[in-house]
Amino acid sequence: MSSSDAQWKNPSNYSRKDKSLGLLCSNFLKLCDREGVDSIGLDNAADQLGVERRRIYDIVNILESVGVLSRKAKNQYRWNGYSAIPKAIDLLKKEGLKDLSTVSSNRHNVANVIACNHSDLKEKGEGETSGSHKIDNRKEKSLMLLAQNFVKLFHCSDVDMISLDKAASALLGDIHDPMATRSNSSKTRRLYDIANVFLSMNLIEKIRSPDSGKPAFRWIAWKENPRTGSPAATKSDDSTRRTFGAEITNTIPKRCRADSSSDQMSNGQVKRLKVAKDDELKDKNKVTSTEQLNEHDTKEFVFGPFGPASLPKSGVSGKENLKQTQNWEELASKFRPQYQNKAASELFAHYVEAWELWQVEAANELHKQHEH
DNA sequence: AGATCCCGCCACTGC
DNA sequence: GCAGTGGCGGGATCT
Repeated sequence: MSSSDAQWKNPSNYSRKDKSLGLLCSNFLKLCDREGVDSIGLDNAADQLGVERRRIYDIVNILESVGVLSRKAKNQYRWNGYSAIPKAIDLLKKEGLKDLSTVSSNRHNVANVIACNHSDLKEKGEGETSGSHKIDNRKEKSLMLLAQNFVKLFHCSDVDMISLDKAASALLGDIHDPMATRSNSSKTRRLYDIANVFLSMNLIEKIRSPDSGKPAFRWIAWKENPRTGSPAATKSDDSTRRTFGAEITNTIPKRCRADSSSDQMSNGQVKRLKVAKDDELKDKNKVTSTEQLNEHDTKEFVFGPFGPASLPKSGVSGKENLKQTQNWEELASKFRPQYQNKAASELFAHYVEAWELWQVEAANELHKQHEH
């Protein structure tokens, strides 16, 4: 152990939260989402984030599943930005629905159909070589595919919320596999990884199931309303601004990390607040099409979750909107976190500023509508 | 106690 | 053979 590890010796100072995949993902995204960044080197990223390369593989695989990154070459990934997410989700949805339509789902539930139909693997015949079977088997179990199927679960079925162990059993590729039970717990572990990355991007939220009281997850971004076919949420979100707690961390020294729970908690509060806001939007603001979202470039996403991209264009009563705004303000003041960390305070100030700016714009828009 | 998930071993892939 | 990749599950930590 090197002398620099001495500070990590005390077990009471270790907090696994500081090393979570979600936090690492936020930091990774922060690294990527910068002016002029087009290509990401894994070595470089691992160095800058101070983590082992293995962790970066986890993250890029999951990010790739929603289109944010795409593999360019060995060790090299292209940064596509958050604007690529709606398109990727749309594609996954189409793929999932296609799978559903090609397979009789009498005996299978939706998830099993999704899990059993991987468009890129489907063609494999009975007479294949054992080698190709091995590769397919490996691909089938890949984190990326699991992440994509997890997304499909929300977008191709009526599933509103699902616990990870349920999702794991639902997404088991071969429902006749006698080893299914064993691999289920492993898949649940992987789903936790995926969920943490999606959480850090605010694609999903964690809730308590009203029935069982057990933890479950719900998709909250760009989810189309199955009845109207219109997107229910416009989470033009920038997860990089969610990393309160300051510096790019997830440093290699293990276990005995100094606790930073106060910042972590504040972070959670902000997230909850944001979700509350977006939930309101979700119900009332159903006008922005996926195509419109696709047109947003990364710059608009930088504006953060309270940006004008969510501004109602029509069909929402102005009064209604104003009332919403006031509710959000109430929530904001109620949950305003007390940061002890300077960087975090500044970051939160940025949010507040963006939010206030948006309010002014919203008010102006409202004014214009009234004049008409 | 059950939920969560970090960590790193080691098998596999491609050159 | 070697570097890159990533499945996997033990066991530590959190709730």
